[in-house]
Amino acid sequence: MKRQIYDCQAGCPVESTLQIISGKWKSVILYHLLQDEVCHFGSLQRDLGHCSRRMLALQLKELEQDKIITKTVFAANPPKTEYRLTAWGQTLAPVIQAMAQWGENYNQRQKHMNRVE
Amino acid sequence: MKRQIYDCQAGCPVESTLQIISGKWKSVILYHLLQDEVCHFGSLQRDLGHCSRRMLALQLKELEQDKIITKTVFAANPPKTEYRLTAWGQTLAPVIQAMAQWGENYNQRQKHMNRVE
DNA sequence: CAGCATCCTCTTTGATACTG
DNA sequence: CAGTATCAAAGAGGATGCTG
Repeated sequence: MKRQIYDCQAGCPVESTLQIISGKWKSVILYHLLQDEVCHFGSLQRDLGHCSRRMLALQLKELEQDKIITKTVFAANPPKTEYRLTAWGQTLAPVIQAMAQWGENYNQRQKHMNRVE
Repeated sequence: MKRQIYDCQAGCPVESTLQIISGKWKSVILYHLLQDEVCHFGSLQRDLGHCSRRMLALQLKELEQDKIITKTVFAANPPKTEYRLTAWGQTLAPVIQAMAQWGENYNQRQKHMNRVE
């Protein structure tokens, strides 16, 4: 796997953060994990809509490798998997929440602009 | 150009934000613009280090199209270009600052872990 | 259900050369 | 200096089939 995208040696803190959360779906996954605490593979896939099974699995694996989330497998039939944030992963809450808040503003603004045009 | 990456119709606020700032270098560019207020093409390129001229130009253009930054050209010789945040772009400050803060924590943590190992 | 492996396609990105 | 144009290489991501 690749994974080293940014030159974090340079010390730019934003690049360091991006190194962890810049995957296409990672922030969205974290957003749902902050809201629900526990998520299953299937529920995440429903929530994300446009994210394929393959992509979702990849993003989850990277988050797990980076110790942002944990995965617990229940080997039943059908099997079930639980994902949740680690304590360390929870420190990302301010970042994700800031993103969510800005996005809400943005959505409002867009709605308003459509009315005006 | 492509540009529509996420299904923002679904209403997920995090996806809306990503739609604007998820370009590989956008957050980093915004970070420097928040610190310096005015940046030139060359200074940004120095700050970003690993970002090619081509990439930098692309990212700046997209940010400009999304009305996050403005570009002012001084047709001197040598020419000079100034980039700065729009008022709307400045509303991204909390997001970028949260990212910067988390990244600083992360860098500290990494330094500490290296000592321990 | 929750994934991994494979194949295949479309993008993204870096290198390079050129311009006002 | 601040870009743009072009080309080739690398990577991202979808579709599908297989597994426990």
